[in-house]
Amino acid sequence: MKLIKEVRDFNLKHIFECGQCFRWEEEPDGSYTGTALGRTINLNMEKRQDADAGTENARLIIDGTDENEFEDLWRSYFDFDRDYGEIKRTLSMRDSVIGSAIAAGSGIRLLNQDNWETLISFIISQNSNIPRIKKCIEKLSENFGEELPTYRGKKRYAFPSIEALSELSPQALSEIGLGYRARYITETAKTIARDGGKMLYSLGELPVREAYEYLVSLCGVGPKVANCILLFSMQKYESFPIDVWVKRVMNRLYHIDENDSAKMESFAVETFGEYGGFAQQYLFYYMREFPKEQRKQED
DNA sequence: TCGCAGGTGGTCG
DNA sequence: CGACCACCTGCG
Repeated sequence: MKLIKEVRDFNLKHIFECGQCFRWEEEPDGSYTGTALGRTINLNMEKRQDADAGTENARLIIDGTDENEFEDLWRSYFDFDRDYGEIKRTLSMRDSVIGSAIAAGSGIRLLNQDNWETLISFIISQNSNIPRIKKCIEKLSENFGEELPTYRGKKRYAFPSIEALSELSPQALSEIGLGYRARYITETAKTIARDGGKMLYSLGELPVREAYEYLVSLCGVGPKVANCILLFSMQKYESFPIDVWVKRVMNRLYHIDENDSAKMESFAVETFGEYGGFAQQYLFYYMREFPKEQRKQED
């Protein structure tokens, strides 16, 4: 079953390759297929968008769902109802330098992902690289996740449940290639499983500072991973995850010392405020996507 | 070959 | 409390 939705500020490549998610893959036709929330769907744009069509209205084709499911799950997951034009205008007014980053990733949207999957995925992401992170998460799902209906000729697997991972030994996880993160995952899974995930799934209702303090108390979760979880699954949009790419781009655009994370954090709070997380996504994508020589000089 | 890749925990001073 | 540093593993 296919749905068609009018969208604006919505670009598949920008959304799925700005570093927030790991289970969406580009198909040969430029569409993206992914498994999230226990379902597999495919997204495609009705007409191929040219480079800066992100701000124009366009038609999105969603395959593998229906209206009810769209309302229940995907409307929120893809952040359909937020006005990204307003966000981009506000950020551009607050800062004169971010404009080129916004132009580069004009169709980015912040997905509302599952708390548990986001927690474990970003523990896995630490000190690793995107291809390896994706492989690890797929193997984890194939081995310990529920089997889902075949889609486009491929078996699909849900992300493993809290219970499933909490019962595993670190050795079982090491075999997947998680390395030293295996222990972090089993430890954290046990902690989260103690109340069946109630605490984790109610964190979003707490003030961001309290949710943050809880997250960094988990094994394998530090400031960067905690901010990713808050931003990508708990709608705490003031969160500003600082990773190596953000350090590079902040150094390049704002001339802040690359190892002065504290200064980057305060700069983000003062400059981007409640939209810090959106700014982070535009900046991250800009730095990732464009080789140095193609990037506009900003001095 | 060896350093690096979307950091964190542990250990010093 | 801030500055190191080891750490699994795959890849160029």
